[in-house]
Amino acid sequence: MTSAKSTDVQPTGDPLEPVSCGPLPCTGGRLRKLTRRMTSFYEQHLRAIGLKLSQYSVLMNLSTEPQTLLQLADRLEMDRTTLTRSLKPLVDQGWVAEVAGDDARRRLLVLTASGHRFRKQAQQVWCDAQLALETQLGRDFTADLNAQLDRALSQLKPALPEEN
Amino acid sequence: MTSAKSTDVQPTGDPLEPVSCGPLPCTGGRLRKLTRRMTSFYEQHLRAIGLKLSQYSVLMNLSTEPQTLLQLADRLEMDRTTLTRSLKPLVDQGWVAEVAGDDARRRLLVLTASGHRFRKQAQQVWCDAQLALETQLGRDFTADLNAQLDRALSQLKPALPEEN
DNA sequence: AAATATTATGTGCATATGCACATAATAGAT
DNA sequence: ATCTATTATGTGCATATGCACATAATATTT
Repeated sequence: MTSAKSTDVQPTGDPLEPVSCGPLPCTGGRLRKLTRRMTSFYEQHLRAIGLKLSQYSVLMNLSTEPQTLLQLADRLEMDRTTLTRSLKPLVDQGWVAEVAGDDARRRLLVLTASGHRFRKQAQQVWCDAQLALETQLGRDFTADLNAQLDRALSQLKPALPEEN
Repeated sequence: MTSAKSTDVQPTGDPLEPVSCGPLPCTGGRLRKLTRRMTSFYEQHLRAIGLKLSQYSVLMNLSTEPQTLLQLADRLEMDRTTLTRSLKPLVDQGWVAEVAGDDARRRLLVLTASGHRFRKQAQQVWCDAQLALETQLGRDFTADLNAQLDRALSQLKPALPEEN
């Protein structure tokens, strides 16, 4: 062993290099577990109208204005290709349509008339689910949780794709 | 307008039937978004050893003792059938093996020797990721977030499957 | 105008998620 | 011993997630 002066009494761990890592809880694991339960909770309600939670968020985010795939993906912060496939059942149901944009590359996604009607209905159901959730978790706790999630989102920015 | 006395100034909403539901934030949506980012964060680290976060949690939860599929699914609180398929790449890699139990129905899942070695390596990498996360979010905030997630988990119990 | 870069999108692959349905083995009831 | 219920698991389907690769159209450079 090297000599240890009184200012050097922690030979096994530099406090800035915080110990070896036994008891650290996995934040990601917790989050994934809670997300499974939470999604299940919402979808118990949404099942009545045959909608997934992710589809609901697509309908809501399309309800204000037509957007291209990339714009919508950015807004939802979903992978572009995930969104492509999530849209398919909505297009098949006739709730979302693709119209040509001024640029032949991009197609604008728009809510159809029946899409707007369905979105209203879905919003009612979602609202019931959200209220049920807040009843179960408690108003104040839900608000706190939302705030924590927002704060985490603002501090954990998405990784930039590597430049190739 | 109808007359309003000083004790009756909220004609549009019964406070116990909390208004119509315009501005409620979607807790589930936030959670899903954060989970995507968080998973991505961990997997940027885990990619070095070609492991998904969910696979890591399987390895960790198998490291103490052999279990049947159902036991492991309960512990991880994952859908049984999701776990079946998550295990396949781990079995293919030779990290997990299935051995016959005393009952011909159940097979015990066990970590192989190389599985144990790999799990140790994976734990190092995971630990780096967790520390990086805590650095980015702040120690105290991460601890708070973990606590909030735990509390939400304890209050939002999984739905019981319907009796048929 | 031609070559090159960027933009917008699609498809294939691997895994994640959970529901519905199917099967095999054991346990319990008659 | 046989019928029935329960337990443990698998498979098919639909969607979610994101990476790698491919293509078409527009923009930029030379």
